[in-house]
Amino acid sequence: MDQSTRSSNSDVPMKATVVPISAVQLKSVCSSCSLRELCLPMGLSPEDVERLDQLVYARRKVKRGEGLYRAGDPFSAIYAVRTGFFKSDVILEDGRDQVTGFHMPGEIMGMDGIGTEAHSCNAIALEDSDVCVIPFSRLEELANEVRGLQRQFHKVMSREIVRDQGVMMLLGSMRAEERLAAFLLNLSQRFVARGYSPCEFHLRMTRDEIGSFLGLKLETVSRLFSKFQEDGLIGVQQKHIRIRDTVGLKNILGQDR
Amino acid sequence: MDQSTRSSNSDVPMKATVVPISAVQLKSVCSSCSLRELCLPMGLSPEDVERLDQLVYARRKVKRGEGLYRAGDPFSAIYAVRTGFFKSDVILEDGRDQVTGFHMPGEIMGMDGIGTEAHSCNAIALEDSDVCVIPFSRLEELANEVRGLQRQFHKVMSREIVRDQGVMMLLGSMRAEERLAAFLLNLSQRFVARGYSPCEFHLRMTRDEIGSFLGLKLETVSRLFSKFQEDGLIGVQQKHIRIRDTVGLKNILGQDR
DNA sequence: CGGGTCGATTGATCCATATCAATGCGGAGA
DNA sequence: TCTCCGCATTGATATGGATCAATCGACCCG
Repeated sequence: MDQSTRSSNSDVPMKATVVPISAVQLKSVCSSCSLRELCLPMGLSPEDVERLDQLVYARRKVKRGEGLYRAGDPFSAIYAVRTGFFKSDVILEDGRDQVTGFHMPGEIMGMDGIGTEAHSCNAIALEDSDVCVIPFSRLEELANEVRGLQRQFHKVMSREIVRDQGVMMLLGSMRAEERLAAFLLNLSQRFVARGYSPCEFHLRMTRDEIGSFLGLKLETVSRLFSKFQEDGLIGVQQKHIRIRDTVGLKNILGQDR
Repeated sequence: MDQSTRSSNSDVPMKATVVPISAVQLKSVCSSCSLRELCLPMGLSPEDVERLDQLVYARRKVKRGEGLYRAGDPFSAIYAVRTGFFKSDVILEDGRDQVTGFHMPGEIMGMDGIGTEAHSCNAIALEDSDVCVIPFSRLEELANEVRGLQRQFHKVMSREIVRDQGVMMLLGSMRAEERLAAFLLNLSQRFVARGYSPCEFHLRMTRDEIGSFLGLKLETVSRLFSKFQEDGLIGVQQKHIRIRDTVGLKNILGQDR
């Protein structure tokens, strides 16, 4: 719903029926993308960003509930979210699943597939979404020519590793309240970086998905939302969240109870 | 104690007193390293491995309990464990800490530092250890020339991301028993790959460190070791572990209780 | 506009793991 | 060889979050 404000004017409205695919794939250049300061081009010189343009030649639309890729799919590209919202999850044989992350515009997905040439998790769109397809072998080639790109790509992967460490910290040593507070603060931060309000946003995922990510049951997540609301820290109405007391939320972190 | 069996004959015994540092740093080449099939050179052609030799020019000894790097240290190199054993951990202001991984010979450490040019976690030796120092800017340079190296380095980073997903799964959706069983099986596998016995090994870390990694308290870890022993799955004597029933351990995984 | 469905909320109870506490054991150093 | 100290074990009890269950509410579709 609010994604429309981010898209470039050449974008086709979501509701449009059939559009020639070429029309969608034609104009997709990093140099004019509003997300370039958050995404792969971050920190590159304008000239280098233009060289990236030749790489990111395709876009792909993914409808809500559909997968961008699934565990086991052969790996060929990484993806930059342009509009929309994704989750990644890993599913065990016995059906249990673990959400390993949520992804918003400007973030890179799919790097899990490089090591084994097959994806190790599922990437599911939580709303109708749009990604830039970055063919990996071409990325590696271009990284050889464009020094800044090589460095930048390494940084992106490294930050993913650091992010994962943070999630381990969350899951391994925080109490339920702390996990949810940290989660909300993290979302808020990422929304701000994208020009949205830091204190008011729409959750794209269900309580169950939040719970899976945080290692909690959905009932616990729901109760904590209610508790935070009673304590005046946030306002909750279904998926709409308003952060009323950022400091209060931060204080939950690290206090023994 | 059992590490001696792996080292090349040019290695100085651990107990030797003072050895000229140059002697230690001189011979450190991937092409003759017994770990080359597990480490960064994995899958590279012999010629490419020789080019790696010029990169990995220094070794560094780290005594038990000392840090290879600490959170906040400026980033300049990644490291390949040659001998010994490390843990990585992240420490919060309030003192809580989370062990994010254990590292054995052939594994690469330090990639967390690339993104911000500073390390985000501590790497502590759990026994007297020895690492190859891989200056990162040189690695990036060489990766431009040696195509296989670039690819291989990306794979190493990607595998780290996938490993982290596995830990999230562990912490987020497994019960205590499952976590410990998965941990033991994982260690076993990694020891086998290094030519050690799959069913008998020495834990280098304390119960507290295992607990921190698995999101459990040390008492819980201890009780579970005892329980597994009673059930005939393993033999435990302090840090010495013998796996008696691999299938039984695997069966713990994924069963609802 | 009304019925159905999926997700969210809330309450009552249970249980896995934490916490608190005491004892034991093995290796290092005198 | 003795002693000390850090780590491990084991027991008793407490509790945070899970589980089970019921109701509610919003949105979608006909």
